[in-house]
This record gives sequence, C-alpha cells and structure tokens, in this order.
Amino acid sequence: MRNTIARTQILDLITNSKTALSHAEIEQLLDGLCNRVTIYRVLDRLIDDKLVHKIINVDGSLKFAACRNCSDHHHDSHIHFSCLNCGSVTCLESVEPVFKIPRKYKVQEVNFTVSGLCPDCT
Amino acid sequence: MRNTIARTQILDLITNSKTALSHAEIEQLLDGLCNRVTIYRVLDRLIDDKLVHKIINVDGSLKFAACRNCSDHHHDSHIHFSCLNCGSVTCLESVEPVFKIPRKYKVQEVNFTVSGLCPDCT
DNA sequence: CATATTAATGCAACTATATTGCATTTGTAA
DNA sequence: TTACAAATGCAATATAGTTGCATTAATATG
Repeated sequence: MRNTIARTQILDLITNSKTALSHAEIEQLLDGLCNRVTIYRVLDRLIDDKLVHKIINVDGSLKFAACRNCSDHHHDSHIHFSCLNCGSVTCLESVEPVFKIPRKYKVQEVNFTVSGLCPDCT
Repeated sequence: MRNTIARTQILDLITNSKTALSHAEIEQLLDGLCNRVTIYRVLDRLIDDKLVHKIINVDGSLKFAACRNCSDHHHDSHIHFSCLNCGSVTCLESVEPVFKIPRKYKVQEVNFTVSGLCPDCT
C-alpha cells in the first residue's frame, strides 16, 4: 500500500469532514487532482485498510466517512443520520440501537440510517 | 389510478413473495408482460399509493416489499434482514429497534437493515 | 544516489441501472 | 359508445460504477 498524493488528499478530506462525503463531492473537492476512476480505487483501498467506511444513504447513494476504532474489523453499528433537506450524512457514533431478531438469523453487520432534518436545517 | 394488467401482476408478485423483490427479479418473473420502463413506473405508483415500500439493500440495490398498515404514511420502521449468501431481503415486521438520538435531530424515517445469513443459508 | 520492481494512475471503452420525451394504446367515466 | 386522460412502449439519454491496458511513480534495495 503506497502513500500517494491521491490517497493522502482523499483520506484528509474524509477525515476532516464533519459529514460523510460522496464520490461526487470528493471529486469536486479534489478539483482535478486525479481521475475519477482513481477516486473509486482509492476509496476501495481505504475501506480495505479499515480507514474509511461506506454508508448507504436512504436514497441509495453512497457516502464515505472516516473510521474510528476499526482496527480489527469494521464495526459501524452506530446510527447514521441523513438530512432530507441538505443531504448531509452524519455518523452518530455514540448512538447504538438495541434490537432483538429471531435466533435463526445469523447477524454479521448492521446498517442503521435515520432520516429527517439535521440541526442546521431545522 | 387505473387497474392495469401490469399493475395487478406486479402487485400480486410483490404481495405473494416471501422476500422483497428487485426490479430485475420482477422483470424476470413477468417474462415480457410489459416493458421494463413500465415496471419502474408501476413501482413508483404502488409506492405513492402506500401499497409497496422500497428497501435499500446493504449493497445499495433496491428491493420492493408489500406494505402492511401503511394506510396513512409509510412506517417501515421494522428491521430488514439481508442475506449475504442468497441475497434475499426479508421484512422482520415484528422487530422494531430501540434507540435515542440527540433532540436537535428531527427524525422522520428509519431505515434499518441487518445483514448476515438467513435461516435457509445457515 | 541509482535503479529495479510493482503498486497506482489515466484513459477509453464498457456495463448496469434508472429516467425522459413523445407517440400510441387502453381503462374508465359519462 | 365515445371521449379523455392515464398508462404504456420505444428510443434516446443520464448516471454510476467497472475493466483492460499502457504509462507513471513510490519505495525498497544495492
């Protein structure tokens, strides 16, 4: 795994962003630094390296956010908040939902998104 | 809203299916009954009419399932189980997660998907 | 410091999925 | 039975992501 300019910049953007970023947003922020295909590939690598996690938004679009405490495996069992007005997606790291599902289902991952209005849009 | 053949068939398929169906699965099951564009439009109408709800799968793909108790507004606050092996998506209607998020967020909808292995695939 | 190795990139082409405009068909109310 | 508008089919277009391959560049080694 090499520390390229694209990788550094993309990781920086995601890490310093208050909200999760989409591929398109990253592309715009990078302003031609690299090809859009490279962004896809860098994102894949960052996810493999457990530095970033992928969030499926309520509208099906993808967002990327920095991982915290994901050294071993991804555990993004926290809630994601998706604002229906501004489109921002925020990790609510401290909130973990409680639920019980039938024992016959073997749970591996959890994807929990709540949508509505974020503090900035109320 | 007219009761066309396409509408009837598509609603039947979704209602009688144990698991949520994708557009592609519906298209295959209909076996040329109507154009794929029509399927998109019928699904949109069924969602508007609160007869079907749309589920965003963990891989970002869309699935459609029959609505229960959605006369006024969609309340699919139940859990969806997504099988990583066979790809099936099942509504676990009886399971509703408990969670608390900061008051400054205004919650409107909830989208909760758990992935792993379904009873058939364990 | 030079250089060899190979990961990473750029580009173009391609695939998959969804949407739109418009002419035609068809369900339904009068 | 007929008229009207909803629904459909088709072709074109849009959007998002992937792949193959030649080229570039990061890094380990001598």
